[in-house]
Amino acid sequence: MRTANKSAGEKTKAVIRQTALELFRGHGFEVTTMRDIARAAKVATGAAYYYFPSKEAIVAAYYDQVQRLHVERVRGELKGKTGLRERLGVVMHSKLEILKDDRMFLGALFRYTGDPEHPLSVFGEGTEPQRSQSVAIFQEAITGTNVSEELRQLLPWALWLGHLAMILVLLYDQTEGQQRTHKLVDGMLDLLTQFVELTSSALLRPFVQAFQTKMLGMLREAGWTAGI
Amino acid sequence: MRTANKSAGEKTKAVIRQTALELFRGHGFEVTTMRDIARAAKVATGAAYYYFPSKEAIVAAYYDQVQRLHVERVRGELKGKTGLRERLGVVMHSKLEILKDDRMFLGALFRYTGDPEHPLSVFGEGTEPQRSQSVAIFQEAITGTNVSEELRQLLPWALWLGHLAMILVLLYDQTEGQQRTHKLVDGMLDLLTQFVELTSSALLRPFVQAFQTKMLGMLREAGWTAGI
DNA sequence: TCCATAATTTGAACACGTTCAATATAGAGG
DNA sequence: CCTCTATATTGAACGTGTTCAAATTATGGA
Repeated sequence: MRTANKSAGEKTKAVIRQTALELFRGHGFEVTTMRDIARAAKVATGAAYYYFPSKEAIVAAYYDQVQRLHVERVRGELKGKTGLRERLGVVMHSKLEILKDDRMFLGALFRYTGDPEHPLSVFGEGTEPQRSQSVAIFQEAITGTNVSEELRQLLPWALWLGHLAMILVLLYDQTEGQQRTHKLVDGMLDLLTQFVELTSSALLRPFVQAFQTKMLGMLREAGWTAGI
Repeated sequence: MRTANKSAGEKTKAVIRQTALELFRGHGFEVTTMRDIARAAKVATGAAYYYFPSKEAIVAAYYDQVQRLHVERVRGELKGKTGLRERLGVVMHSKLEILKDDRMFLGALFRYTGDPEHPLSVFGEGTEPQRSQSVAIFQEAITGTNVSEELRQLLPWALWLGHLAMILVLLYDQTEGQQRTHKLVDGMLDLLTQFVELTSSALLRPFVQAFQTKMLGMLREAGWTAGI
């Protein structure tokens, strides 16, 4: 056996999470009550709260799993690909692929965006580990590509932000197979790649580099320390 | 009298809103209950719901007022100012000034960001009027300035988005007087202005313009119709 | 094997946002 | 002044997320 036997608790936790996700997927996040989840998982109402601090925390746990899956897939798909455009495409589209059937409850991730103190705020301290991990994926995606030093510091964070925006767009995208989001991502990545290439153009390098330097300086002055 | 006598209902509504905002400001949005508000406003619990569909709706009503105030102030302060940088600075900083004491409950505006169907979602149909009005402010701010046709279509929406981001930054900004947010805004506007000026530079115009055109085409293809 | 302790499970109870049927009040028309 | 109707107000009741003290079950050491 690779992994030790799951303790009773771990099994229950998994059952609750899976049951909840099925209900969320089937009927939506709001309409699914904790009592529904407990009933379907054949446990008491309080049991869910023994394993998850809140209803949204179940979605957060799901998202942790998404992140792990994403890292794994990206690691595989990135092998052999060297172009920046191609590599970023892999990261973004694979994420969309992973999330595509879960739009009915994904919005719960953004519920505490406006509440800095909340442990589940996308930008809060409580989610720092997930954020770092996500940023690291983008860092990995741009290693080995032709990117200036300034951009190398800025890009991963910017890409993480952009990828958050992408998820938001995905949520609002009603088109078949969410092609709109995919197209938008491709378009944006095309533009980004062109911009990055300008850094190598002898003619434009001074302008672009000045830009990047100013941006970096400004962000640092504003208290940006490659963290938080 | 400029305005007609308020009907009883309008008076009650105003009392409830004001009382609620005072409590929100004093103790925070979450900890203030609808029962607290009703008690403090000397009405029954249900009364608040006769005038406001939800607790968050009170904040939404407050934000409508903010918007009106913002338009008014900007109209005044913009007179005589002709430079793009200066005009955008007015719009952004005056907004921050208006919001500065209300960070304790402003986050409620973002609660439904991830829920496209919700009437109070920042990006949803239910808030389209407010959004248009806000975009219009930026449109007004860039009229009469040296901006290319492409940018003239794109900028107001981009600025509205940026201004949303600014409010989010404001929420997370713990620095004295929220100087961090103000500095960041200034830095961003500096960069933006420089970028816009590149459009007029004979050397770079082709590059920049190609960029803008691609961006516009992409957004249109993605279903962007200068609305929603 | 037995006990002590920790981990797990239970379901009632709580607080809050929200709804609603019932009641009161105001204002217009006669 | 008196209705009649629309507006306004009430507070109990509902459903939901969450908490908690109590009960049950597992676990590891003597």
